[in-house]
Amino acid sequence: MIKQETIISLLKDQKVRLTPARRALAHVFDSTAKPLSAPEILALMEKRGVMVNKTTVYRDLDRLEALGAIRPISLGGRREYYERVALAHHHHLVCLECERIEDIDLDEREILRQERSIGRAHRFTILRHSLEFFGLCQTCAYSM
Amino acid sequence: MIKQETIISLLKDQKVRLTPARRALAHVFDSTAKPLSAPEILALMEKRGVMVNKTTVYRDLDRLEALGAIRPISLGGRREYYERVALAHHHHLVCLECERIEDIDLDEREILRQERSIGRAHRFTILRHSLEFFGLCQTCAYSM
DNA sequence: ATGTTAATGCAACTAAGTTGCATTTGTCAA
DNA sequence: TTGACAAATGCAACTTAGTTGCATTAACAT
Repeated sequence: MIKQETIISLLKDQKVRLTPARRALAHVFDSTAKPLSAPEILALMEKRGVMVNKTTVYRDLDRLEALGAIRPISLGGRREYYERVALAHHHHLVCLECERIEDIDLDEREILRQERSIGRAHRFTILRHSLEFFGLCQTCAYSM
Repeated sequence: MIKQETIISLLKDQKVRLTPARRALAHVFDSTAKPLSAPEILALMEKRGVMVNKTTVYRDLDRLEALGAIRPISLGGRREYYERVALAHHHHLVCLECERIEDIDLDEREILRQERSIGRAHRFTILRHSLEFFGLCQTCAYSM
């Protein structure tokens, strides 16, 4: 999987039909580094006056995921979040109060070492992991 | 929070009204170490002939969580899972194919060290983290 | 310019969880 | 042991997140 500069350019290269809905979706991901959920994306599009049906958003998210342009991440709660694959794999810090999400970069060597040994011990082919931290951001911590 | 032998005994100690629904819920957690979701608990209770309304299950899960008897864990998907707090904090290995969940025990020192430094750097009060591994169990890996 | 096939919109559906409110029931004090 | 009363429950209706089937529309290779 070649890392493209933008999702739009990846769609072109992969000969995926470039519809208005997909342009809008690609633009949303190309213009933010934040993890986004389908309801958030729908709201964003509506705010910008782009009317796209939610079914289309869900289907195009699946498509972008299949193309390797975005990846799903679980941040607790019932929504699935997605972020651009082009961003290096990293982890998240989630405020339990206001849902603010911050990206964090950490040294994964230790985790990857453990991942390998767990895979061996449990006879699992481990494909990915998720490491997320939950707590209170400064603002919310003060206002409690 | 004192770790009780069973959730039932914790409810007694905390002077929480011991209703049939709570006994049943406590029993479910006291008799398994597996993470359980509300729909799974409902199904289990029904199979055992204990009729409890789903509203009650959700409310009692919140209660048990507030009492520190169980903790929520996110395993991807749209269901929230819970497991007994009395079990030492640990992590999970989830098969993406058959949803089999295995507990794993790993050396957390490195993660906790990073947790502290992230908290400082981002000015977050980190309360907990979740580290889950996803992949294919031996059975599913072979049958693909 | 057009035919083919993929993409879209819509409505209806499912699953998981929540809320308001009337009724029932544990528990404590008398 | 028995009430009183707050707490817990059940029920129905609702919300949120996501899915499915199907008829219509539109991208794009030719």
